[in-house]
Amino acid sequence: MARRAEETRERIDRTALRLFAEKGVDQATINDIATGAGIAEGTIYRHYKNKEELIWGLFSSNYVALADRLDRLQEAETGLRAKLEAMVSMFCSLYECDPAMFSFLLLVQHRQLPRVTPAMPSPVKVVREVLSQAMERGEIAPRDPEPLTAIVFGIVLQPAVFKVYGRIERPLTELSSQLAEACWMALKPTSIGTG
Amino acid sequence: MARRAEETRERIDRTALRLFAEKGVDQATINDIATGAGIAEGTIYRHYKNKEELIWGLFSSNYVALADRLDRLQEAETGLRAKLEAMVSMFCSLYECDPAMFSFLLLVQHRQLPRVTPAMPSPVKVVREVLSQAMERGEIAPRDPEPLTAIVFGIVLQPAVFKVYGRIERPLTELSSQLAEACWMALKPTSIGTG
Amino acid sequence: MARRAEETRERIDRTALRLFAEKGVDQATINDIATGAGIAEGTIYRHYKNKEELIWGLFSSNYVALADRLDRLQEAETGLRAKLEAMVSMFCSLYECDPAMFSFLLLVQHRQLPRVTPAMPSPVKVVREVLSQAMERGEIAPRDPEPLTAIVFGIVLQPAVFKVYGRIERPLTELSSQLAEACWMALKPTSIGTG
Amino acid sequence: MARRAEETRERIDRTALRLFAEKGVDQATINDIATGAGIAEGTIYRHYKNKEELIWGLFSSNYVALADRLDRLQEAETGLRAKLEAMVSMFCSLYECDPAMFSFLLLVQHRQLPRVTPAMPSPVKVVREVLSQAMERGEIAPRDPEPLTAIVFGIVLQPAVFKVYGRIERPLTELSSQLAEACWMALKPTSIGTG
DNA sequence: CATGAATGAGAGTTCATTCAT
DNA sequence: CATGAATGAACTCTCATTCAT
Repeated sequence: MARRAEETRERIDRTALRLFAEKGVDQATINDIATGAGIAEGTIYRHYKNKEELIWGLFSSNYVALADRLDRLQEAETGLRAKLEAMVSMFCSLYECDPAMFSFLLLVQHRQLPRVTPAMPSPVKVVREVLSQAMERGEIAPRDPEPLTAIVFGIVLQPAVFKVYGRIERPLTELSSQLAEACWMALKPTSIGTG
Repeated sequence: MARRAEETRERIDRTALRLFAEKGVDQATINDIATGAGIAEGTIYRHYKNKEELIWGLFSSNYVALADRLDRLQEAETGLRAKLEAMVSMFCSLYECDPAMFSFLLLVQHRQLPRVTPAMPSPVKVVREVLSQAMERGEIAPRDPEPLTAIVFGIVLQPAVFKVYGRIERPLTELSSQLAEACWMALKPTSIGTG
Repeated sequence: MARRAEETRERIDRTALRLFAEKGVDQATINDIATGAGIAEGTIYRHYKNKEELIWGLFSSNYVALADRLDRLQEAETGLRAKLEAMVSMFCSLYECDPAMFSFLLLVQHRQLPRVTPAMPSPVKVVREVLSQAMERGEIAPRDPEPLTAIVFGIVLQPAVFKVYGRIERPLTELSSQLAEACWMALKPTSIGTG
Repeated sequence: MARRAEETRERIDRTALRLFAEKGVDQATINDIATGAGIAEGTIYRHYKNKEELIWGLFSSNYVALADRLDRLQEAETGLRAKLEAMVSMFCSLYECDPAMFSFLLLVQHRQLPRVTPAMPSPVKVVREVLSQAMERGEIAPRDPEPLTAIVFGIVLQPAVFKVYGRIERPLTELSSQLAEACWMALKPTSIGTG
């Protein structure tokens, strides 16, 4: 009985994520999702209080999961270069494995980020921490880590955006090491004489 | 007579741009815009066929204008490094001068990009062309210019996104040269021994 | 077995009566009642065909029980004055003992009265009969008993309504004899020369 | 143009009042009202923010108007007896002239009374004031005016309720003086020796 | 008898758009 | 050109009710 509810919920989640990514959050209606999941509209409201909570539920769980995966990856590596490569590589393969989830996160971050509390794990926090620690270790010059974090995210996310819009045709995984290299170089600049 | 109409249209454009940036395209209603502009709802339909055309009108004009400005800037400079600095600098000061327009373009690109025809001037085309020509001149190693274009855009746009969400507090203009430097370094990697 | 079912039904009745009185019949949902009673929604439908029957069941049983109590009370007294005092006193103490039931009857009478058949015992019939008999005995002048019945009900019920809305703060029981006196006086008018 | 809007609003008000009285506030839908008024559903929302505001608008305006009429009537008379007769008479003829409005007020008072602010004119306040002043003038014995106010309202309203449910067939106007007399007598009791 | 997941009709509400003035 | 009242399709959400377990 609880089994059935769980399966229904998974169907809702999967369908909603796909439709949100395809059509946008406002354009994908509850009816679209219910039809796509093969259930009644009302059933969605047995699992989520309202549409906004459905969006938030999907966002937060995936966002936190992503942060956790990133954190485990970086911890397993030593040195900024290796950490960057691990994280960038994961991002790229994430896109290939689950492009809908990737697009979804990209799409709704603008609306959902304000709800992210400082206590929640977040990919941004993980990357900033990695950079801060690299500064402490003297791998890169000590600076405000925030712009550097933005730069790293930009280098990885924007090619993904290009991929989504068809401007880039090759699999992102093939670009993985190029992007990691770009991050590495972009971070080094004022560190001349530091390493 | 035509003077009055022109003024009305400008009021519509200015108000719509601001509200779209503030609340999002779907959340800002025709009524919001009309009220904000101090006109009647019906009046908007004297100037735009429908809401979608209003969005497209605002997007395309600003998008093309931005491309033109970028193109003029890069033409005035010699060498990739100088061109990058000029373009990045302009982006940063654009954000400071007209953050609403900047946010608007950032926000609606996902919806409007499919309507951009290959014949239209676009910031993406300008940057890609700059990179292609730098390759031809041997300034950077010849590669697929598309990922590099994405990288450059990422390095500039993502800090702007961080700025919008308050993660970065300093004016973007202060980061301008850091970002240009980051672009420059990120583009160099495999060019070792080429220059 | 039957013991358990009986207890469940009592829980349903008690919870439903309370919630109907608190929130209103339309505002209290089947889910509210089930949750409040600590049972599943479906269980309610093992005891009542549907919500309307639940309301009717609660109304009719309490309405008839009230009529029976009134009737027994008036029968035990001799003379209109004593009968009125007994009935009014009971109404007032009923409010103090079970305000939820009182409010419930007050609230749903508008919807349920049409279902009351002439054969059913009803407080209105009891009071009207008491007045009719008082006329036959010559205690009050013979008149259409219906308006008089309304007057007696008004004198008792409206203070209860005021009590429900907090306009009257003292316990109704303290007003009991004042209300009985008011009924008595209101009934006498044209009986001058009769007593 | 404003003329048309005004006429539409009057149609909404008239239709809504009638349907609310006939079917109840929860049972009468926005669609019912729109259809009954010969307009589109959306039009109602140009005149009222939502259904609750429509109900409140109808209630408060009629409630206040009723209070004002009562107050003018009682001011025109001298002495409690005459004031009561004037007010009761008005109530009764109000029922005959506009039974829908009467039923509506009777029906929704339970839901709307909590929104009535102490500053608003209200029939209850008018009657209580009349009674208080009669006490000051020594016409009736000084007592807590609240229960007496309830008694007066009960004597007048309950016959109206009986009328609505068909228990009383004669026009209320014919009962007017009987009800006023009943009020008068019900108020006198403990005043023996005072007049 | 009890459960609780699922249902789906129907409610209130929004809002881009039209059109007579 | 400008108005603003009216529109109605489309949406989100509620909730009494059913039924397999």
